[in-house]
Amino acid sequence: MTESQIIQNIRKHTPLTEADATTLFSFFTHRKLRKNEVVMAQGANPALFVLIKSGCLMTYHTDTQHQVHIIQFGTAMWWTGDLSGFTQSQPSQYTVKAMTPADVYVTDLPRFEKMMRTLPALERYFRVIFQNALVSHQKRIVINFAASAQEKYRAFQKQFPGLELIVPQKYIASYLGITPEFLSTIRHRKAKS
Amino acid sequence: MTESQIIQNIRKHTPLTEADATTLFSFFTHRKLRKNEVVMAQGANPALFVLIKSGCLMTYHTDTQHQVHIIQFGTAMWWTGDLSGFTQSQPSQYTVKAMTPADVYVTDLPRFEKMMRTLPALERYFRVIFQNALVSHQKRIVINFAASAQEKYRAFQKQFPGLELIVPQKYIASYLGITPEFLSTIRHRKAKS
DNA sequence: CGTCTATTTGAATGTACTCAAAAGCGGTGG
DNA sequence: CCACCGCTTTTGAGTACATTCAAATAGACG
Repeated sequence: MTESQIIQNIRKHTPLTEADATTLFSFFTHRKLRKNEVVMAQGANPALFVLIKSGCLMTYHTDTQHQVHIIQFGTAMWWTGDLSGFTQSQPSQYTVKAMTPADVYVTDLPRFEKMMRTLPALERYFRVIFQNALVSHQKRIVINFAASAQEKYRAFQKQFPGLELIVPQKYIASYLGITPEFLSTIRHRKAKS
Repeated sequence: MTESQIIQNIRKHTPLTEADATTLFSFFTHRKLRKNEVVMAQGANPALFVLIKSGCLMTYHTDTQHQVHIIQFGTAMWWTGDLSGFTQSQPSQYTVKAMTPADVYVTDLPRFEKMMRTLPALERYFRVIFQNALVSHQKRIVINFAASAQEKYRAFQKQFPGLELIVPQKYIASYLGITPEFLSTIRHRKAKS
């Protein structure tokens, strides 16, 4: 994804002049990531906000018992990070790591706020982005209640086609909230039916 | 909560003139609800967006097997409804019902969009509202993975103190994603320890 | 080729569910 | 004020889905 494609995406939701478009990237740091490289580690202060230009990243939390919980997978044009820590200028609760080689844009709260004051048209863009994210999170909550592990796995395959080939299964298991062992038996069952 | 208190709340996030403040309410319909009265039924077309002025409401989805899943409880100054249906002008997937006598403000997408064009300062307000909602939904997803039913129940009590006294336990069970029977046994265990 | 990590497989266990029935509670009418 | 009705909550027995632990196998990468 190129910078101009990113701008096109933003323009779907809010108007942006050519000047705005170039200004926008000045509020971000561009980083190239190797596979398994970490953009932001848990505990990093302050928490960052990340726009994925290309590649596949995952965001996860490690709890006090060293268990990993995958919050989300993200690909091009997704925003990720620890929104809670970011907005409150607190350390990140989550780690963001590249699953494949990736390009990202990174910012912190002072720069983000300056961007919002400079380009108020972005308020609308982020309003819509967060609104859509909220909808998908609500759906994820409902499906986690209603569905069996088997159904959750199928829903995952449908939502992220091809991601299985990139991401180790133990992480998919974590995203679905089940153990890797049980995901393995489910997949075996699936092959039979 | 009075209209002027609502405006004060919105002003915490974005500036609003006196004129704006009076205009704002013209985009909503005010409704008084009795206990158990439904603001918006599942299937209602189009889906509505609801601001709670006072009282306690719940939003839930009924699946094809007549199972009820509580999406959220809300009190004064909370926004609720079916955001997905609302933004896509589709029928509501959720029902919104008053648990106590309540006052609400209701709007539909055409009026909401007109409001956003008339009062663009609200883009920022909703950006922040959705951002905060997103954070709490993320936390709910993580806790549902990590925690046992017992821990989820404790977290619920902490997040909504006193709500247990208002809401029948079977709905709390549904919100937590467990059966009412199991919630009952958990509460019994809790009394012992 | 060897090492390290991921996946598979299986047995034993546990958490939470289903079904059923009894007890509690709140409202309503006699 | 009491008695009844419907709904909610409790209790218990049996069951199922998913977990834990352990060990074997397969894959990835230097």
